[in-house]
Amino acid sequence: MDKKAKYITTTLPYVNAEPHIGTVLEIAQADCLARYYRLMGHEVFFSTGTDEHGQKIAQKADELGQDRHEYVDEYAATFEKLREALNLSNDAFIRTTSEDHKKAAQEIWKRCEAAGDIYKKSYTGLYCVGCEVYYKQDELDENNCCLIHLKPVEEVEEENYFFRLSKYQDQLVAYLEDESRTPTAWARTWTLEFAKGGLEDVSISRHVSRMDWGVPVPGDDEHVMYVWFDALTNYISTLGWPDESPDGNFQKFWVDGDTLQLAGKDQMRFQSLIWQAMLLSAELPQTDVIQYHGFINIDGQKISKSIGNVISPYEVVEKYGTDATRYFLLRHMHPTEDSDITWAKMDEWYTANLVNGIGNLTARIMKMAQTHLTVEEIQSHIESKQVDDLFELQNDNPQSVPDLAHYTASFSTYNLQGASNNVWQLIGDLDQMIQDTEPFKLIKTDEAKAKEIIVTLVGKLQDVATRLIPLMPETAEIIYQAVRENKKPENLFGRLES
RNA sequence: CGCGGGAUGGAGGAGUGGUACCUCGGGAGGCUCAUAACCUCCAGACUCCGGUUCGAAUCCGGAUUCCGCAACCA
Repeated sequence: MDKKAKYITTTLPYVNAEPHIGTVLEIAQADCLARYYRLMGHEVFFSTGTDEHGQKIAQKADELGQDRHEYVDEYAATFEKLREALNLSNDAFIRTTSEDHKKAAQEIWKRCEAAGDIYKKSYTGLYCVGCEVYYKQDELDENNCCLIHLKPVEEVEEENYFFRLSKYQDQLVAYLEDESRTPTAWARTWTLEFAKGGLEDVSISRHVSRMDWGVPVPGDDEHVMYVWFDALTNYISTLGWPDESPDGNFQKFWVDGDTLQLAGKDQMRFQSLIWQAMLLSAELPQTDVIQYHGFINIDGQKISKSIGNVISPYEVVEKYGTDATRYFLLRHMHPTEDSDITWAKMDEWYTANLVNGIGNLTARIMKMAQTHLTVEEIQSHIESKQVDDLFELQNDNPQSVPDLAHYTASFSTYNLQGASNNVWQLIGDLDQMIQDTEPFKLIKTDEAKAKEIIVTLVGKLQDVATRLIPLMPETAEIIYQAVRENKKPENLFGRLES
């Protein structure tokens, strides 16, 4: 099989808060795509991690009286635990405070500098001491006070490094005009309009007297990089860059492979503009595809600590299990638009589609198989199928595997909801097929015919399992095992206590 | 006219030019392999007004209305 390598990343969550259900949407999507590409025979590198520098984190650690390194270690651990909770298959977990990452951030800085794209400029701004942030005039109230501390801002002059974003405007516009680069229409329109509207150079450093929790600027101990300049580099530092050796991961995945970055709608300026300009400046290939997603609302409201409506992924996993949580995120969240979630909805999705849907279907088919067929009879008809076999099956008889093309087409447009809908359509078809053919009744009058039907059903159940691999890997494996052993498994999904 | 996104049966959601689909809920029936499950049928919807078109939930214009755009927060 000669298929292109696939590289997938998420944006890195900032470690100033526990992960919530919105944080993990993107990670679950990325994992699903990674598993899909592996299923299709691609070599895959899937990376996620944590963004750990910057003022907010330094401030938070300082407030807690905690060593900053200890603080980020603790938080990074709560994000790394997601790997187990959500059964993630990431090949790397990149932390921006790691030495290798810092070296990469300094290297890309040097390359941009060598290209003449980094310069020092004194910057006069309205600074709020309380927030430790510069504000623009229109972000202040009528008394020139910041809206949080309600104290007057100070006019402060600081010398910072700037990145020549403006220089890359035309190239960025060309990049964004290519629809394949930004498949989500609203994101493409927004970034394109923004770029056409004129790009200003951006400040990319902070003086250590104000903020020192960051990667030191090469050759200038007085400054550290502003957090996103360092953080964006993670997409290649995780691949071992600046190592560009021919057999290294950077060459294999970033240069020769297909690169896919997932990001939330708040990230458009950073991912599509600044990061792409940094790559241009450093003379590295740009990201092939950036796929943007919407946000999750909880009962119609945005996720907010002050409202107190935050749902933790760990709570969801505890109540419904890993695969069910993946299922909610992948099928019931819109792949690109905002979506809404509540505990009541999760209960409904769980019972209707997992307990009564895939769980019950597996039980009824495998009970019939276990009762009426031997392991040998199953094995003689069911080979361990891979996706290529499914394609062959479809070519022989398009009706036999309904809409497999729809399944793969959905994945090719990153529409995980569409792909899962396809699986549940197949599940529905099988329930109906059992009702229509009544093998449980036929077995008494025409055993051979009934057995044939049951074997067919088992085969189709295995097709369901195959298509479930990217979405719900544990469930897929349980079904595979049940078919292999010709044994009805324990209930896949237990009923919720009412 | 600040910017942007919405308005689809009782509820929540799919659906970017051709029989409106799914889940829950309501009504009637069926089946007994299955986890009080599953199947069939019924009632019930594209916010409004105009336009383009042979044909519009879908494209265009207008109206009404809801949501996001300070902070915590993806």
